[in-house]
Amino acid sequence: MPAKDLVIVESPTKAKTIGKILGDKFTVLSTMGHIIDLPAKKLGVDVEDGFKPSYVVLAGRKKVLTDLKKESKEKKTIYVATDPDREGEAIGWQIKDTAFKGKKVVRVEFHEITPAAVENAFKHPREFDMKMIEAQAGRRILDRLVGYFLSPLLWKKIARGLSAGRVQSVALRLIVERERQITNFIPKEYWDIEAELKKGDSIFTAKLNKIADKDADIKSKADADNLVADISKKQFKVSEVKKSQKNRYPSAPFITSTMQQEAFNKLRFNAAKTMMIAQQLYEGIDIGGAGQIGLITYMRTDSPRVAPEAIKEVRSFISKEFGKEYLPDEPNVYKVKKHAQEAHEAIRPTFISKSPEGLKDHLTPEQYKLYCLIYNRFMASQMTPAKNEVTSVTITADKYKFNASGTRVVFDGFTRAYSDINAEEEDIEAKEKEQKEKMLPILNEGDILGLEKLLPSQHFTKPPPRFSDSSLVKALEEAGIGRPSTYAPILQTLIMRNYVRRIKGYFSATELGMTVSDMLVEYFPKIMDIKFTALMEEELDEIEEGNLERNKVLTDFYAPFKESLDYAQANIKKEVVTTDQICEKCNKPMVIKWGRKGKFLSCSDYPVCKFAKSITSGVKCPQEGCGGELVERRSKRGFFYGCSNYPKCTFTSRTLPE
DNA sequence: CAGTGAGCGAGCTTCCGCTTGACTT
Repeated sequence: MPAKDLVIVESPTKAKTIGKILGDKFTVLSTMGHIIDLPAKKLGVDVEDGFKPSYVVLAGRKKVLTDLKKESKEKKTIYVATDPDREGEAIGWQIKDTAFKGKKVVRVEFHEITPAAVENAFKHPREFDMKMIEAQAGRRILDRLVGYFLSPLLWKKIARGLSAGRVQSVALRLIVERERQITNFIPKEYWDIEAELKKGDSIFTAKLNKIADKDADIKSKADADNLVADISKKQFKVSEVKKSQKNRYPSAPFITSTMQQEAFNKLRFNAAKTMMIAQQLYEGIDIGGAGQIGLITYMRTDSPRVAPEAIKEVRSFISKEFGKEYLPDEPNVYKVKKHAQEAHEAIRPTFISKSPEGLKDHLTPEQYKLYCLIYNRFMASQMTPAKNEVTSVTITADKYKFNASGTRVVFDGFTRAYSDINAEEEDIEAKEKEQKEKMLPILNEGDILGLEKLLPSQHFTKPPPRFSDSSLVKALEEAGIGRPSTYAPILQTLIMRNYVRRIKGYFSATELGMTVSDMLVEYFPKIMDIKFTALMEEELDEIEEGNLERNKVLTDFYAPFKESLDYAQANIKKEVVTTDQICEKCNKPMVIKWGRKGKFLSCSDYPVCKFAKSITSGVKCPQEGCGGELVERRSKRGFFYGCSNYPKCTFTSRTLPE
């Protein structure tokens, strides 16, 4: 048997698929991500010696490395087919450097896993891109410097076990700032006046918009009542009817961030859950005897691009299923976000012939729901726009101007496959209103209308809503912060550090989160600037272009950073939170301290007085005859409330009962 | 997804980004 060639990819599922495409002349193995990295327990960067990193084989990855070495022994050529992006280039290079010394190693690159793309890649191997690898190292070292210098500062000044980083700390800042906006928000009263108007037998509503050509701005019930009294004496007449055609275009097929947003908005799945279910769909489901079949393309992607084969397939499907008028003349093409790395294509079904309904029996209800979303969104993305006729009517009653508008669907287009209306709870009210406004009788300029009723209604301005998984991922992605593989873990970290709480899907900042964020913003405004990552990305691009040295970037960053760090070390007072509780042993005030398992009360005279006790919430234990109070506890899985009489009383709850 | 835990301050924690299992005492 002739010697086989070896192919290296990152994901084991990808290895299987590629193995099928390449046939049995190739052995395909996966690295499962990085194998080499900076050491976990120390900085691992020699700042004095040109920021020299000392990479080590990651704990638990030694076996993968020995397996790769062993497999490579009798192979003629090794094809490194790790992802074609910054991290993939680095992963591939590090493996070549540690496992395949002296072997013939080439780099191949494909951006979609189709036979054509893979075969073409193997016909045109290339060299490793050293500039890209330099950019990756720059990114890695900078993140290490930020994380491993800022975190210990927090341990020293606030509490043990805390963390800070380029990504998580800016995410925290967003949540904290929103929290403050909400607390400081002062609701303002305002009033609307709607008129129920009649033409023939049909009744519709119009809203007061202008008074003597100025925006209607009604601040109180008295004002509204006066206006109602005056308006009710006037005659209502249609003064203008405007009709316009509006096209509504479908959204791009999913990338990781948009999938997480829609899964939250429509299915109420959080980001981590969405990714877990997507992973199951990607790895494949056993469909009655046919073995494992991957149902979707890779779920961690930043590109909406679609393989030409898949475009062809979906176009013929649309034309057959819905008819020619639902198929655009040319395939729809969607814009790529700035700084996207485009290693993978969009998240789409691998076979458009596998409809969600046909697979329903083989999927869990949650898999089915997410698959529907992915399948229909992709289908819609290659369909024609929906056409609406929008009518907007102005109705004049003396100096008062009322508006009404109606929408008529002329052609449903892509909405046949996918509705892009959000199911966010906040929107339900708005949607109902929209529905009501949609139905207008035929109105012509000059029509005199009957006034049925004037309806004044009181409203208050509302603070911005708290961030959800959906809106936070959106905000981060728009700022270029984080990557498809990290959006969900970032949220997890903020919760585990007790910086934020997720309550019914919405994030609120804790006291600790605010303290940490405020301190970092004050002493490290540059790193806490939402634009910091985007600026870093610009510089990494320059490194990749060969216009900038990695060490120039690191030096320019580190010098002022070190200065801020020294200043912070010297000037921040250790945060001591005193309470109004008095020590039972020595009558000195108690302070809040952080141990391995969260907050506790300690005598301020520690270590002279060693008295300590738990912080109670002030809420009685609901267990009958217990009489204890609920106490915040921390376990490996997160925070919960337990009874202060533990272990006598074992009551637990995730939230504080009312 | 439900269930999570008792002494805390001593040496320890920590970053972002890539990828999945889950060994043993």
